[in-house]
Amino acid sequence: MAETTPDAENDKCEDLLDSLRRGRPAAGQDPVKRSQIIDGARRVFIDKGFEAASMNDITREAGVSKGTIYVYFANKEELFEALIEEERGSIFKNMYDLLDRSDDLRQTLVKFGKVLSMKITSARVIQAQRTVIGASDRIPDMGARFYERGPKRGHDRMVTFLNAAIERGLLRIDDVDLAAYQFTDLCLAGLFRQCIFAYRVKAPSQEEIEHIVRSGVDMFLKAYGTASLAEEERHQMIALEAKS
Amino acid sequence: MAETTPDAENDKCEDLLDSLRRGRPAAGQDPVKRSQIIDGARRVFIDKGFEAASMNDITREAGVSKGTIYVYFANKEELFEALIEEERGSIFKNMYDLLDRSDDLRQTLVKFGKVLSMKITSARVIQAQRTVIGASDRIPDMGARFYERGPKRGHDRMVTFLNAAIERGLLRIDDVDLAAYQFTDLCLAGLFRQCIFAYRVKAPSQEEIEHIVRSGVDMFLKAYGTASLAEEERHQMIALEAKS
Amino acid sequence: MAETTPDAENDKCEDLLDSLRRGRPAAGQDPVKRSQIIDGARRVFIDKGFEAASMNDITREAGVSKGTIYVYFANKEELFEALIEEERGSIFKNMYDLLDRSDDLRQTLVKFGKVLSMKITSARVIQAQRTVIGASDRIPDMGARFYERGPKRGHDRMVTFLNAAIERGLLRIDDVDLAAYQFTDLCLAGLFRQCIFAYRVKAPSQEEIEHIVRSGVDMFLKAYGTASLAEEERHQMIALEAKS
Amino acid sequence: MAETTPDAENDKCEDLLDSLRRGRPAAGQDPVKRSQIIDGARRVFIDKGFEAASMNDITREAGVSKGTIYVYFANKEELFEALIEEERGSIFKNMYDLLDRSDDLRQTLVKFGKVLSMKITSARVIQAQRTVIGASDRIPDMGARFYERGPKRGHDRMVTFLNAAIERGLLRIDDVDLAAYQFTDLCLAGLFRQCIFAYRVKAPSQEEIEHIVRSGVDMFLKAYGTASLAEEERHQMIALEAKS
DNA sequence: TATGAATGAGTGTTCATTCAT
DNA sequence: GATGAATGAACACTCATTCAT
Repeated sequence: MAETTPDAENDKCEDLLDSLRRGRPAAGQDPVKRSQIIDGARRVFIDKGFEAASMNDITREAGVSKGTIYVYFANKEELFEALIEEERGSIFKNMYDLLDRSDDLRQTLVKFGKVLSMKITSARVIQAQRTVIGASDRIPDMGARFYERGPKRGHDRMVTFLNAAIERGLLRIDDVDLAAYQFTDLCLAGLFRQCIFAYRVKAPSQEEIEHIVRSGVDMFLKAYGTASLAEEERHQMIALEAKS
Repeated sequence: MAETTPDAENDKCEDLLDSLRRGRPAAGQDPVKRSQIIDGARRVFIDKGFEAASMNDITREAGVSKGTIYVYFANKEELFEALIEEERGSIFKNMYDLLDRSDDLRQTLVKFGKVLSMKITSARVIQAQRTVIGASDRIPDMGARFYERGPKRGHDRMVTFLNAAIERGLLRIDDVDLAAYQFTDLCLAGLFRQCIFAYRVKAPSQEEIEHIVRSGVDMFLKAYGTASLAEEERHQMIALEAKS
Repeated sequence: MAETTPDAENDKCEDLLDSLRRGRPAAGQDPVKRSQIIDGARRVFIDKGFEAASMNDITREAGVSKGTIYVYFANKEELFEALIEEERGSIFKNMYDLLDRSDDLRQTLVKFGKVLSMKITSARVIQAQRTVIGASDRIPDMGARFYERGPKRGHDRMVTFLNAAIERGLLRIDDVDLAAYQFTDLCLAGLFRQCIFAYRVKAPSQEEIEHIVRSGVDMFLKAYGTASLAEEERHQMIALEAKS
Repeated sequence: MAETTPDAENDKCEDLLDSLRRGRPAAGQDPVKRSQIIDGARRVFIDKGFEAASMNDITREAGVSKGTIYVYFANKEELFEALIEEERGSIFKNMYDLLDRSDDLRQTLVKFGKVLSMKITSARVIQAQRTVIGASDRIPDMGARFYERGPKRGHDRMVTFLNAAIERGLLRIDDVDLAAYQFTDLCLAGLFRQCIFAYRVKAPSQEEIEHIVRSGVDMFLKAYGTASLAEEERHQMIALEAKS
């Protein structure tokens, strides 16, 4: 199988699996058309929210006929969920790679925290989250599925990362799971609820995020950092001063 | 009778006189009927979300006629906001009084954090927040208004509390505003998003909340507590040990 | 019976007759309240038309309760018709007295034509006529009744007047009935349809009406005037010239 | 193919191609369905008036679904206006051609006056006018638009015709505009208001119209005819007598 | 008798979904 | 397989009328 883009491959596979899983007729197999539909749907759903988006809008935006959409997706909800699935993939993909490099701990946490905070509070992602949350009541498990495949995965990566740091003797943490949540929520301190409730109408600035994340990392390391982390950081500081 | 604004007083008096005169409350003034409507609306809105809830559903659930609802509330939105207002009132009323007592700092933070966390993650409040978030796309400002009258006020109370503790020399904080957000989000670490996305289907247990809050308070005080706080806590500990 | 104002007397009589005719219960007998209702109804119906006027509007405008209106009038339509009845009376009352004076013929026709044309094209009367016409389909005979008691009566007076002029040898007319219609319609030439279709949004000016009426009277007398009329007019002219 | 506006041409072409390609007319383009809707609408609007007619009634009467009506017409008003437009087209089309032949003046006026009077007082046209008048209050300009495209155009044609007759030396008229109105209203003398108020429940007979029109034309020509018209008519009379 | 709160059928319009072409 | 015209249930909201007080 020739590797093109991982995304496209993924899609094709999922499509096939899907059609097997659901026993759908041979129709609705063209991944190009599927993408076309999802792209149109994205523009409309993000722009208007789930309820206000009309299938006609999507039809127009996607440039395919009403009937065709219903060949690929059983109904509006299924289309929406498919879109969310894709969306998440395209946004958070690769974000966690930052955690794989075994750089300086504080640096890594700050870098990662900034990216995380920026992505989660970006207008687009907030919109999508709002829509998912709003639709959660109507479509059981949609929210749960979203959380599982999104925030949950990120959390797991963070747990792994923290465990590695513990191994390296840099951190000492009783409840690593909790610590991972604390880290994430410190990076978003105040922001998430402000954004999700539309109290903030635009995404926080780079500077604001940097300020919050640095403060959060300070707090986090003051709480969980070991003596050897402090030692290491002291050395780095000295080295840095020597350079300048 | 404490004079507030003359208008409000006047209105109240006229209403009362009216209802006495006629033995029937004025249109849109009967608190029993109002409650009846809001109760029906609560069940429907919470169950289906703002958009999917129909006024007919509410009519049926509340056991009043369509027309009557429109006597009490100008439209669907106003009914929804009234419901939310009531909800918030009935849930968060008095919660912040915990911050007024100048008790032992750590104790206070833990107590308050536990109540806060418990309330915000209670099934009912989560449901209401989901509905507000979902409605935010279509009704700009509804979410913002919700945030302002709810989370924002709580945040302000927390800022005041922290400033008092700083005054007392127990805390040293650069950015009090940020610290308040950090405190709240540490108390909810991991919980809020899990609940709001329905990944958790039931509210966290007392024990879990206690664990999270204690951990958060530890972290918070490790970061912002002064030497005199430590001193004070050491004395308490000794006193406590002596007792036992 | 003490003569107060002819209008009030009329009303009282009609009310009594009404209640006898319809066998209504003793309720709804107070002519003051009846007038109050009709006055409110007038403002609302004239302002909004039959369908758009709401009984609530009328309630508010009349300053009586909903129930009271329904004591005096069986329903919206009956109220409307009662209003129209009154309206016509108050507007056209006395207008035809102009025809009773045996003045100079041309003068009389011009004077009468001007008043007629002005009244019929006045905003108020046009509104009322529009409403009657619009309601005619829904309320059988309303239009006919309106025509009979309004335009028809005026027409009859005009026929009488023309016959008198014929008697005096001033006119020679084959079909007096037709001539009366011709006179009226010449006085309104072009105006009635323009007004009733709201092509003209405001009533024609005094000057315009004068121009139209004079032209119509000229035509009318050229067609139906006798030699002796011409003679008479010649004398008048001479007399007039002599004076100046 | 005569190029009018490129856009209009384009649209027309695309529509045609579309319907050929698919063997089905484009949305809102099927003239059969359009007629079906308008026919249903005609029955309902004429029967109940604009306000009282409900889209549900029309749906039922037309035998199409609610949605389909809204594909063909944006809203109730637009449907109503389309109906009126059609109505006018089908009734008054070609009527004014009578004025294009330069026949004997009196004959032409009589012929035209008869047709005009007959059409305007026909049950169908009266009904339509009643509906428009009734709707005028709520929908400003609807009546005006009706007047402009109907009576106003007819009036303009009459003005042109009279000017031609003046040119030919047959008439002498100071105010041609007024004269045109006078002619029309003489042809309808008494009829229009009787019909529009439903005092007359059926259209006037041929004979009655003939009588009224002849009388009106007599009057009109007595007022505006020149000596040369009289001369011409005398010659015709002699010629006619000679023949018999 | 007079009141006005309550009623609920009715309004014009939208839109997810179907199915003949 | 793809299309998009047609569908009709559903929507938020109004208002003539009733009837308990």
